[in-house]
Amino acid sequence: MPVKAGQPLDPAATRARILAAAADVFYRRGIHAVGIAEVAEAAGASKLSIYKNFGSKAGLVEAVLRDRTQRVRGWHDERNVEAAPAGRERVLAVFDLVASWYAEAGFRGCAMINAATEDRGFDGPPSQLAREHLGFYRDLFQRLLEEAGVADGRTVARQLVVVLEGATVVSAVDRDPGLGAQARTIAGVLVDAALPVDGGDR
Amino acid sequence: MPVKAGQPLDPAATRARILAAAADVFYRRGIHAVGIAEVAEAAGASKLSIYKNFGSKAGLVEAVLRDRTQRVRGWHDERNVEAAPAGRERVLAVFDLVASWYAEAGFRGCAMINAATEDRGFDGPPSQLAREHLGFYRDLFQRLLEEAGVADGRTVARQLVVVLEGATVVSAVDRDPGLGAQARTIAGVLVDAALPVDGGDR
DNA sequence: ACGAGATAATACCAGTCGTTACTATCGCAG
DNA sequence: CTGCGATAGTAACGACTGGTATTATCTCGT
Repeated sequence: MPVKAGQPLDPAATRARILAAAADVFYRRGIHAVGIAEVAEAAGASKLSIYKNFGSKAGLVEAVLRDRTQRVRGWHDERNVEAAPAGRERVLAVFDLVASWYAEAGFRGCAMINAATEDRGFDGPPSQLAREHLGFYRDLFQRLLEEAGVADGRTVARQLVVVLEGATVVSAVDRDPGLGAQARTIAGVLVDAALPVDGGDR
Repeated sequence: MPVKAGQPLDPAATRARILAAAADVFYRRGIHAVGIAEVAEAAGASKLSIYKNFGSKAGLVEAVLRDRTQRVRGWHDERNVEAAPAGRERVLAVFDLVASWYAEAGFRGCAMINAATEDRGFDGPPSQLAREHLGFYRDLFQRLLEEAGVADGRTVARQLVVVLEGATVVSAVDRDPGLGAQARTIAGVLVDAALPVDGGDR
């Protein structure tokens, strides 16, 4: 059957369906482990549609990662602002957000980091997108930290990126959602250590 | 040519040669991306020898990871003791050690974590070995922390594992050896926060 | 000196990979 | 209603995969 009977003919929807299915199956089972045929089946599409829309498997992977990093950025940008008033708590709210992510069924770590790990080529799109993804977190933390009154926001932001990525990878390997709360605790200690002294320790 | 002329006939050496070559090529280019033929060529061995010694590619991978985690453990166990007198500095000496690791040419992150990431099956040997690897670090940190006088060594040890793995993955993605020193700074803050108050803050 | 075991090289197998080609059918704009 | 573009399904391609078989040659214990 050439096209699905009764289905509206909508190229944009087909592309979106492929993108969503590929993101899911790549994330769950790994990029190398999944063939184009499996993506096509999961998307309810044909291989022709995949190659018409994305050119190659590498193109599909890049599109998936680009879409994913944008979604994550938007998620943080909109959810964080409403989480808490600017200041220390809004910095830590980032870790509340990722804690809820760790607790999701099917959590498998950061898709960009995973892809970069599979793709050992250091100049390929997956690695570059992973670097940019870390850069987003660094900039986000720096902005929130400076709003919170931390003097050297850039340095502490880099520290929080390390904590965030560490918690993500350990949570993925250990299958322990408690890493989210743990990362929040660590971040609190680091932020307090960088805050001008007024509240005392502990 | 059946066997290399002039070469001594030493099955154990052949096995070790395969193991070393496989470790190198798997670490550099990824497990999925490397075929048995490439391992054989890198080892100067035949596929027959690989299958005779390790049974299958999965068996070879498991042997490589098992050897690697043991080497890392031994490296830490012997190098850390001589690094500093027991106490806070010996805890932080772990991060000096990994900092020198990050600076090595060809550093590509933690082989166990990488393998677990490639092998999305959560009950396979790579994932289990990665979990055990994290467990080694947790136990090592806990022991050093308790020697340093930290009351709840287990909790802080978990925090340091997060910092260590975060620095490792960020260093691998960003290709920035400076993450080692950064991780040491973070660890210092966390240890000081958990130490009984006597030295004051900062 | 001889036999047994280890080994490298080669060929081979069935399966899968990414990718392209082809065909038949559908929705939709004119 | 006609024709074009989008699509699903199928088949095929060459390259490569993990794994096995065969063979010839080497080392080494006896």
